[in-house]
Amino acid sequence: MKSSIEIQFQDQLNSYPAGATPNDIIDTVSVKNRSDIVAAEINGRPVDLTTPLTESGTLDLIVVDSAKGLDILRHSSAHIMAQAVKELFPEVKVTIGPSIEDGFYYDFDVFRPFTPEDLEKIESRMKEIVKSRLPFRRKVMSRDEAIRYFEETGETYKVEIIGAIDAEDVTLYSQGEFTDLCRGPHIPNSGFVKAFKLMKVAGAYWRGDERNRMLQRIYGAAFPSKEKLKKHLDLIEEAKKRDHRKLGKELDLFSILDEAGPGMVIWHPKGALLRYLVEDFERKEHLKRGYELVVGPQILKRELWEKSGHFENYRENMYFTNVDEIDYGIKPMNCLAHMLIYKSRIRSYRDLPIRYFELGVVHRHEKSGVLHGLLRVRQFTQDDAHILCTPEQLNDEILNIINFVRDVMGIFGFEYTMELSTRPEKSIGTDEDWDRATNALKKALLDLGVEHEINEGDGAFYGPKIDIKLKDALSRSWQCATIQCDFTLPERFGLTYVDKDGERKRPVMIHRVVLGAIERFLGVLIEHYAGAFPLWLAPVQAVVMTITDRHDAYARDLKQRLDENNVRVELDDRNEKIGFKIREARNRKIPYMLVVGDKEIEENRIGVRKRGQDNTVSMTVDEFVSQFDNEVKSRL
RNA sequence: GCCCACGUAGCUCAGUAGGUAGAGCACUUCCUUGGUAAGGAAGAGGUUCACCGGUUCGAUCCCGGUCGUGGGCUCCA
Repeated sequence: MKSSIEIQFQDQLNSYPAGATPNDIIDTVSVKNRSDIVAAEINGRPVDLTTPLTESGTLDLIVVDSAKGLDILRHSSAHIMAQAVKELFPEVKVTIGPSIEDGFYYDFDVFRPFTPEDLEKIESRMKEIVKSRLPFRRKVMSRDEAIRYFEETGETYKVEIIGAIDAEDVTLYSQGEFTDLCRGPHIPNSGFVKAFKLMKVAGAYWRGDERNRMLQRIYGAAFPSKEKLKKHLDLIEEAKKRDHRKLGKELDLFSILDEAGPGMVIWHPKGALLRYLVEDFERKEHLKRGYELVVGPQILKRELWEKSGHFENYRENMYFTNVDEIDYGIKPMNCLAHMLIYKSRIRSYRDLPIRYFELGVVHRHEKSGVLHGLLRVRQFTQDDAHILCTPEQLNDEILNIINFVRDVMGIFGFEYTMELSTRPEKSIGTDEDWDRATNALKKALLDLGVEHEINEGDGAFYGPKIDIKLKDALSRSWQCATIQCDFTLPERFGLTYVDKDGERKRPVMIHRVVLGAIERFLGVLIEHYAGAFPLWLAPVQAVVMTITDRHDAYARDLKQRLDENNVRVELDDRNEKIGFKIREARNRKIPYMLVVGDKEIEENRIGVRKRGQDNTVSMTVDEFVSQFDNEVKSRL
C-alpha cells in the first residue's frame, strides 16, 4: 500500500497519509455547515466519514439535504429502529431495512406481531438512541467470519443474505450493542436523525415471495428537520382529502356496498354522468383515429377460453357459469369476440390494419385483499381495442398508440411513467415470437425517445407489454394504459389475411387500452382534480340560485334557457339564504354559480361567480353561454 | 390469499368496571324572504351498536369465528 494518497477536495489537491479519513481531510479546510455532512464520496463511491481512504482521487461531501444524503439518513434510521426493536424484543430476528421515498422500513421475523403500543415503545426507544448520539462503527469481516458471527447471534436471515453475496469481505455496522450486515455508508452518529415518525406496521413476505414466511414490517418517515417532517405529514393529510373514496361519497358519485358485493361499483347519477362524458370522449377519439366500434357478449363458451389459453393461464381470475348444461366463462378480457369478428370473413392485406374498439365490461376475480375503491375492482369497463395488422405495420401501429396515449394524458393533464414488461414464467408462445414482439415494443419506445423502465417477467401470458402508470393522491402508482403485442392468439385462432402474393398469412394482434379501466381511471381522475372537475367533465356545471322566492320564476326561465344551450344546470330555489347556497355549491365544487336577485331581474342579467373566485361578474345570458361554450370546447 | 387495525343513525364521529345508545350535519314540518362559506325552532331517524356463536343474571363493550373496509405484502386494468 502506498504511504500517501493524493486527494482532490474543494479545488485543492493535497497529499495525505494513506488511511486518512474524510473527517481528517475535512478538518484541514474550513467547511461550512459541518453538521449537515453525513458521508463522503471518493471517486464517486460513497464512504463513511470515518472510513480510512487508501486510494487517491476526488473527495466529495454528501450533505443530508441531497438525495444521497437523505438516502443515508433514512437507511441509518432503519438501523436505529432495528436496534430499538432488538433491545425491546431480543427474540426477534432482523432481516432487511432499506430507505424508501420519504423514509424507511425494516422487516422483522417475530413470534408475535407488533401492536400499535409496541410501535410507541419502539419510537420512544429510538428517541433515546438518537439522543445518546451513538456512533456508527464500520467493521470489515471475511464472509466466513461474518457468517459465524450471525450464526452465533441467531440472525439466520443475515446468514442467508451473506450466502448470496459474492465477495471476499463484507461490512458490518454497529451502533451501541447492535450490529447489522450492511454495505453502508451511514451517518456519523445517531444524533444526526433529527425528525422521524413510525407510520405503520404491515405484513411482508420474506424476499417478497408469498411462499415464504410473513415478516412484520415497520414503516417510518424520516427527514432532516422537524419542519420537513411536519410538512410531509401535512401533505399526507391534504392528500387524504383528495381520496376518491371520500370524494366519491361527498360528491355522490358512486358507492361500493357490502350488500351488493365487494369490488362491484354502483354508479350514482353524478358518477354515471361523469362516466358517460369520459366514455363519449373516448368513442369520438377512437372514431377519429380509424377505430371501429364493436360489442362482444359478456359470457362465451368455455371451449373458447380453452382455445385462447385463458382457461389454462387465467382461470383463477375468471368467473364461470353454466347455462343449459353448457359451461361458459364470464369474460375477463375482450379479445375473443374481436377475433371472431375478424374471422367472420376472409381478410385482405388491403383491409389491414383493422382496429376494433369496445368499451368492454370485464369481470376478474381479484383476491380479496387487493380490492381498493375504484382503483382495484372486480367488474370494470376497459376502453379496449384489438388491432390486427401485418408484421410490417406493427411498428407504426405501436407508435400511433403511444401518441394516442400521450394526447389523451395531455388533455387530462396527467404525468405518467412508462414501463416495458417482458415474458413471465407462465406464458404461451414461442421464444421467437416473444423476441419479435418485445423488440417491436422496444423499438417504438426508442423511436419516440420515451423514457421507460424494464420490468423483467411482468408481461401478460400471451405477450410483452408497455404499461403506462398514473399516480393517485398518495403517489401510489396504478397501471392504466397498456399496449400488448401478441403473435400467439392469432395463431391459436387461425387468423389470416390474403397478402399481395395471394398467400394466406398470419396477422399480428395488438391488445391495448388507453385509459385502462374506466373505474380505475376515474378514481385517479377524481384525485387528480381533487373533485373539482374541469367544466367539460363536471357532472353539474352550474347552479342557478335565487336570493328569495320572488326570483323563482326568473330563475326557472334561466334554467330552461341554459338547459336548451346544453348547460348541465341545477336550480337551487330552496328556502335558504344565498350564503348557504354558495357555501354548498362551493363544497360540491360546482364550476359556475349563477345568482339571481332583484338587481339581475331588473337588468335582465345574471350574477356569475366562477369556482375558485370570490367575485361575481354580471353578464347577459348570451355572454355567459358564449364564455361557457368556449371553456367547454377548450376543455379547461 | 397473507399480516395488522377498524366496523355505533344517510354522513362524520362520541360513548359505557359489561346494566337494553348520543352529538353535529343531512332529512321532515313550521317560522324567517334574507345579496355571496352554515338564520331559528320543533320533529323523525339505530329491526340497538356488521353478522354468527360463546362467557355472564345481563354484552355495543370480554372471547372465538365469518363478512366487509383501511394500511401494507403478493398479484394486477
